[in-house]
Amino acid sequence: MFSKACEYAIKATIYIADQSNRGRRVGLKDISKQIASPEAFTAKILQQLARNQIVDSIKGPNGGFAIDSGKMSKIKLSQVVLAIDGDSVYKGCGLGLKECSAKQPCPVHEKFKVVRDELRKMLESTTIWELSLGLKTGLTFLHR
Amino acid sequence: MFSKACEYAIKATIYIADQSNRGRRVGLKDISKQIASPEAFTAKILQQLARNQIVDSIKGPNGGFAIDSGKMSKIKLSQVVLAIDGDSVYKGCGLGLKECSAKQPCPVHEKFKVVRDELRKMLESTTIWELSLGLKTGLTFLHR
DNA sequence: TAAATAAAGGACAAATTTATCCTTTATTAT
DNA sequence: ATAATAAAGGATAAATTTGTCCTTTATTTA
Repeated sequence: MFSKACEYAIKATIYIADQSNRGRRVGLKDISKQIASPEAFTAKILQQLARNQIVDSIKGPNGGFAIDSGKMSKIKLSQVVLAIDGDSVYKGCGLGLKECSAKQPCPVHEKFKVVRDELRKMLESTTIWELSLGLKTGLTFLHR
Repeated sequence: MFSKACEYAIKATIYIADQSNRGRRVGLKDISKQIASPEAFTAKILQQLARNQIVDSIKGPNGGFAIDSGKMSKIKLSQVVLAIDGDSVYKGCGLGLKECSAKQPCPVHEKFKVVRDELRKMLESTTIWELSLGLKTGLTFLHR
């Protein structure tokens, strides 16, 4: 469904959000350990997230990554996916056709539309903030 | 969502089904032309589909690929996806966790479950036969 | 039986994704 | 100012996916 890079991006964003909620800024090492991802690769992904203003990055001693508390309830899961994988997974044709529409549909168009719209609705309505709540309460997990 | 190989596999299967319905056996060249896919790569994919008994392959003059008319209404789209990409896209965790369950859920578990179950239901209930109908009536298309 | 046809399969190549390493830049604290 | 810290970024490598080429095998027809 999503690329590995995108999976890491989602996990990292949620983890940073949770830590920001607890008033903690988190470093790359901590993040990649918590989400069980390769450090240098995760760094690249965090750079993309920072460029897309999904996370804030702070250089130097006591630096790290953070997400503004007010902002995290506005950031949608779709924005993270868009930044890393693009929007084709939740907007494109299921068979990869460039020109696929109700007028000129692929064979799975109607059936797939239902699923894709459900996915899109979920991604565009779910916030990073709500996904971080489970980590706070210990009800959700980022690895295994 | 699906790999390119899987997209080609789905298109090829539907095309072969349609042609089988018209009483025609189709060759690799014809298939890859119709679904706009690289010929040799498509050959590999067709081999996988044949090994998984999704299509029949016949060697020699007047050979090609076919799907038994009785069988194509029993073959589900999920079987094609399973043969090429495996079942993780419609059964696995959205964040790629190996151990993700209601008991130990990832942060997107509940939200993603709705989408994944919808996808699974669609793939497991949709037959190759019904997907081939649109080609016959000219209402659906395999390229562009 | 021989020639022609078409898929199967092996070996290889290109492209993309995933991953690593090392240097540079920005920031903080001493 | 200097040293220490941590992210940014460039170069490169490994792994996987996608794609190509050529030989082998099975089958049909002449």
